[in-house]
Amino acid sequence: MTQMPHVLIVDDDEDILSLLTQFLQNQGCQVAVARRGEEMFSLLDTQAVSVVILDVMLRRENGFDLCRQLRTRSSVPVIMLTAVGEHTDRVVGLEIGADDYVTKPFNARELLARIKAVLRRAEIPAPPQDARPMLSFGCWRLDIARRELRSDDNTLIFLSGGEFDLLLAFAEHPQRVLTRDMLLDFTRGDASAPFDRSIDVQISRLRRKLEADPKSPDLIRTVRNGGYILMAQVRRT
Amino acid sequence: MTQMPHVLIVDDDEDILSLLTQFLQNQGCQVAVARRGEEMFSLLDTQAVSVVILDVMLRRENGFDLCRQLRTRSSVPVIMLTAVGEHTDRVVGLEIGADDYVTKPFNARELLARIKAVLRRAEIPAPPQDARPMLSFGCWRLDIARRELRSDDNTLIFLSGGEFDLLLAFAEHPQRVLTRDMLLDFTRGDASAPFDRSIDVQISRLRRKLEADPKSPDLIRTVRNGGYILMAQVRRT
DNA sequence: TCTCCGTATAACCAAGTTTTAACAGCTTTG
DNA sequence: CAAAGCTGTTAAAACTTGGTTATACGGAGA
Repeated sequence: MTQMPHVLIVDDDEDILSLLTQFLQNQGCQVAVARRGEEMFSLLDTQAVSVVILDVMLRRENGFDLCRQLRTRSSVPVIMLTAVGEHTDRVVGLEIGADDYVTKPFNARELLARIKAVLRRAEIPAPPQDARPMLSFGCWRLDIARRELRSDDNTLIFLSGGEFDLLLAFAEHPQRVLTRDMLLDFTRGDASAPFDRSIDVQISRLRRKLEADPKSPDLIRTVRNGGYILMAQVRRT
Repeated sequence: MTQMPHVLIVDDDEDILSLLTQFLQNQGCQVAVARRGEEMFSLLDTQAVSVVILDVMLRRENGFDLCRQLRTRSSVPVIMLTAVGEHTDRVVGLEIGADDYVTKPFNARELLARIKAVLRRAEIPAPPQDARPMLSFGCWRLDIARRELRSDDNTLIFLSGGEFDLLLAFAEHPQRVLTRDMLLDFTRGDASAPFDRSIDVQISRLRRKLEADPKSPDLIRTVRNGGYILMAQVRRT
């Protein structure tokens, strides 16, 4: 969840409302509340809601009916709140088009997990993380298709085209000394022949971006009179 | 559910296997079983599976790990079977990418309802008659039917036709680099071939309207020598 | 320790790419 | 038909990139 999810809670029990609101806000959600179905619908029309939490037992309305109505006009994910023991109701809830349900009394953390799960489902699948060829080494992951470098915590490290090519050359020939000539070959298949030292500069620029301490490089070591070598093991994924 | 759903049960408890197989077949499902993760993966590779039912406690493997592995290569819906009382496990299950879980001992009818619910979600959300298909990303909502863009606080942002089309192309292919060519294809299915740079201009016009700071765009980033990419996650609503 | 020589890096610059203002041709609208 | 608005084209400006240069740095061997 990169952005703030917007949760709409529909309940007429003030205790639950304030408890949930507080909790979800602390968890970084934007929260709206509705005490009746009507209010729910008007909020849905005017706000971007990413998930609805709907109590089955409202004093004057029936959560199932609301859910069914909602389904005729929107496909926003719905999580139902049900009381314990209403076993058949559970089933009905899911058959009616709810996306999930949580039984009261519920554990707030569990509810959060459900919300996350439901939101994840609603996301448009970013290109399948699947069969994307990746090279991992140290705490880095090189996504070849996307030409992206990400660190362990998934932050994107910005690399220019040439920097990426150079790093890729290393990742494809790990733990081998690569001469400047070889590196030029790898990064510029064609015969254009820039002055050697340009590699040094690119190396320096790379190190600045991925070495913990660029002054004493750990990942890409210099081999005097030889070239450079990527120290880490590389895994294909 | 128009055709027979194809359920893959992964468990090493013969009782559960035969019970479930029988029940689900009676209910009109096609059923396959796997007794180990390996078998599961090979079945997934060779058969069209619409939902996987995965036991958390296999004798020699860990269902959570299997689920996680599965998620790295497929988005087939997964329902986990967990024993009662493993509360934290529940939460972990959902966070791991499972779509739902059922606690043992479970009621076969309930499981069927879960399967149905999960399958319904997985269907390409054929927009119900009156539903307004929306794509939300960042603090924006794109109303496809009305061709409107609204911000979180519900203000309408006026977009011209071309601007809307371009933004829609991004919203439908989030987090992917789209070349100018692709963007031309998406926005003008037909073969008219305006000069590339026209995309740049449209991008610039879009950014002026939706980037907080158009000078350092956050939402639609430039990929030098590549094209453009929508950074935000997109949800259908 | 000192020198030599290879390497590191900052700074600069040229080439190439992207951004954007301005404009012109079209289409739409009243 | 005029006015308004949309969109592609153009061109100038801004920005990026990556090679070159110059200088600093540092290790090996004398």
